[in-house]
Amino acid sequence: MEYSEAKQKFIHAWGTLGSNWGINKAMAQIHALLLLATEPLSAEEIMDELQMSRGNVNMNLRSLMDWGIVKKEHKVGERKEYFSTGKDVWDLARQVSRERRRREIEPILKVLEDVQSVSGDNKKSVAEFKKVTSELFEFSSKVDGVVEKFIKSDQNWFYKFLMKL
Amino acid sequence: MEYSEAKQKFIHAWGTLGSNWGINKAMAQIHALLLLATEPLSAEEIMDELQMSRGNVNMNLRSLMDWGIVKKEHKVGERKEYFSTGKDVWDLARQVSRERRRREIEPILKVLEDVQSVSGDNKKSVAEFKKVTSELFEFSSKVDGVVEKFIKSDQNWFYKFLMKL
DNA sequence: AAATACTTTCAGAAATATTTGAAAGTATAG
DNA sequence: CTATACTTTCAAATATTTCTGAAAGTATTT
Repeated sequence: MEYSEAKQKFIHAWGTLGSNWGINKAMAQIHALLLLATEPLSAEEIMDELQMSRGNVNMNLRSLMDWGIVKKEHKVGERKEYFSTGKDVWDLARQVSRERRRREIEPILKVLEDVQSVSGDNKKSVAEFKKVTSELFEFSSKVDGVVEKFIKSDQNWFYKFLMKL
Repeated sequence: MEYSEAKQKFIHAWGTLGSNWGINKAMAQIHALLLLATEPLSAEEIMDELQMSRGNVNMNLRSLMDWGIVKKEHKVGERKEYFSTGKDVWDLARQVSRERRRREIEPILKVLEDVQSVSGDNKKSVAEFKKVTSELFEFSSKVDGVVEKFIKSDQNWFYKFLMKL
């Protein structure tokens, strides 16, 4: 398969994967492009390769930096900004886990905790509510624990852990 | 907190969580409602509670059944159909993992495998492409393995596994 | 076989998310 | 200070997703 075809295929697949998991497709595609790049890219280069507007590229690069997976770089003697992403897959997974934990797991845990104080006339419904939400809370806390462990661990731990399974 | 308020809060949070993970909000909310219900609900009851159209409820119930997390039931002597969801959180997690594996992990693994046959003039780019995609492939395969294990395991295994961490 | 009680479908409407591009902003160089 | 080379912003346009509701479909009862 020709390089350009493979590249297109990968960028497309990465974008689709992102979409399915609630991540802006453009953002995922920019990330894919940076993953494949042999050196940092300028906004202009990204615009050209992905056929996106300047505004869109800028906005999504900012999001990627918010997620902590893209860094801004400056080449000496150049005014333009360049962008790069870490190539370590494991680091990437950790970083994404960290952010999703903060943005999604923690808020839902908070809600599940809050609603534990439920009360009402319909005893059966209230009992069911408490049962379901407390089980969800416990399960989510455990998942949260695993994710936290994963985030704080080093790559070695992770591969050892995979071995044990 | 009053039952109705807690219920609203939970349904809302579940819907938001779903959205963030690429799941239709209505679908997640219907699921939340069924989780809290003390007995199977009819389409009409869901429409009323969630203020959704018949078509929307019907469509999303179908999706939930496709995901294997909602079942259709019939009450004796009644023509209407009723719907229920399993209340076991762990089962739910397994089922969702199973489906996402099939729908997302497997396709991306296939793409990553396909593009390994890349070739081209630009040696450096091709080398980088192979390096990144093969590492992604290996990582994803490992994740796939963990998910598979999780899906096939029983609840007991899972809790033991959590302990070990 | 017609009426009844339901479920399903789907074209169009509405809502939401994404993208554009031009104007405004910022920093450096001359 | 002004021009230049860039980046950022954001209102409007576009694209995508979701939702509605009425019509069509299906199964049961009379």
